[in-house]
Amino acid sequence: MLDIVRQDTEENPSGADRVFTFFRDRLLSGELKAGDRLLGERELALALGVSRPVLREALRSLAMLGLLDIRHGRGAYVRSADASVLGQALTLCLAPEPNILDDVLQARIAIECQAIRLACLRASERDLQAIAALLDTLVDSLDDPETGGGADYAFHLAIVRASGSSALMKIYEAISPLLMRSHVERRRDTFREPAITSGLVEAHRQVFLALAQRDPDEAERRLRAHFAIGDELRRKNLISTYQGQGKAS
Amino acid sequence: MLDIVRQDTEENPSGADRVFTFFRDRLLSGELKAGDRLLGERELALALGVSRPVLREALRSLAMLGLLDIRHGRGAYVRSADASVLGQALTLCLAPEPNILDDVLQARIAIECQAIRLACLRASERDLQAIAALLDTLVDSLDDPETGGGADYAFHLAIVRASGSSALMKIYEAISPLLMRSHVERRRDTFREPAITSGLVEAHRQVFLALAQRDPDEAERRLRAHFAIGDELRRKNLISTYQGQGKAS
DNA sequence: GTCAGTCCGTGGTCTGACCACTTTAGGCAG
DNA sequence: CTGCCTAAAGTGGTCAGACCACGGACTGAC
Repeated sequence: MLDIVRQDTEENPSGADRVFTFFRDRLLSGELKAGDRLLGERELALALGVSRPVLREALRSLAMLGLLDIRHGRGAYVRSADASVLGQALTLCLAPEPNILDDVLQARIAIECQAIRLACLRASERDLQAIAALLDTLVDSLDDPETGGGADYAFHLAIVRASGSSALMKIYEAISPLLMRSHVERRRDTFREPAITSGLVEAHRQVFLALAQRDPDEAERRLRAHFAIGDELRRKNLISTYQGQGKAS
Repeated sequence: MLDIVRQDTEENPSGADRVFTFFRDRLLSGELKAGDRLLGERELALALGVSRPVLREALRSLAMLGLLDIRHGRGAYVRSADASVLGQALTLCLAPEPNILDDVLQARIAIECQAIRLACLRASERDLQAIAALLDTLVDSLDDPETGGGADYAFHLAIVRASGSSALMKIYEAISPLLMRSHVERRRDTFREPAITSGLVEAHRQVFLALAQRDPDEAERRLRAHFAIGDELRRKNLISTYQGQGKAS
């Protein structure tokens, strides 16, 4: 086999690792479903043949990964798959990289462009109605940068959801935290001028229209055009910032 | 006791959670770099004002997330960002979803199509040479399904790398484990017939040519065509499988 | 019937000890 | 002096038992 991913280079699954793997596999195989309640720590430790601290190390690790929900005085429950942990992991993974806030936009474009293509093929009437409704929300919240940003995100998210691809959806949710950070970083700069916001609404409308007409190529083209405008704005904003303050290196 | 960590903005981050957050933030801020060695467990526990079991719960969690490398008798070292954990998290996250092996292909297409667009703009001569070399490898390993599959993956990975986007790269690595699973699942079926393999090589060559000519639209079109062929093969194979009604090994 | 207090099961934490692995420094033989 | 080998020190790994804190359920009084 290929050594693309080598997590278990070593064959020494001792203690907590054994317990961790034990539960992870049960989770993967579906033997443990979301909402299930685990036995008490003392009983589990006895059943698995480890001491309670070791058992707790494994349980805590699973909780940190978002697989368990451990509540004081009540017990440990299997949690449904949650993209927030994915997002955290991605953030951690990308943290040392430079310009990550700009770079993550590329991932966003990648996901959305494929999503809208799929959505053209798969979106239900209900999906389209939901997206249309969000378009209205977008129009209504033009004057409020805060809700406007939320509506913008909701619109794009709805498109990804309409793709019917859970993989795309999960990844999109995973990059959302980073997207948010890059968003708030420049929200003030781009969301104020009427010329921009009106153009923004028009771009969204164009995207939606192509989607409603089930035209993948056109939908992707318009979506890319929308992103390109944002990119252009960002660039201009960057230039004016450096011109205004003159802190070139 | 010196309370190094005092952030009660949230609810009640007690014990191991506090320690976990403490180290996670140091990792995020870059205060702890890859390769750094942590103090001993006893000293850390003392310094952070918790007992050793609690400290160990946090450390173990960080290790499970791939942020630490704890080695018996030697100590705990900060590990460089690793996409394998991301892959595991994604696998866990997507586990309950149906048809995930097919669905993850959509994510692959998404990443690669955007990557090749960026690569057309950003790829260095060295990148192109590397990809060309992998194309040769692909041709040379036509008769061996095993190395052929590896060469195929390496070719596509090189394109993503040439995009210069670490976000795309990390996500691509993250979905790789699932990609592998879906790959081996049908490798036997699609990698044997000469007509298919020759067409496969030609498709790769076309993709590379468009990339070398720095034509984003054409490169993406050819890449999509390549994926569409794979999709078609998969469909036909599915049909023949059901017609044959056999699960021969 | 409702409310309050109590009890019990649960996770949360602590202590201190011992085991296993690794490295290293010192001593012994050549 | 050099080389190997052994023993000690430092580190993570595990264990046991005890106690605390929280939440829910039971039970009693009103």
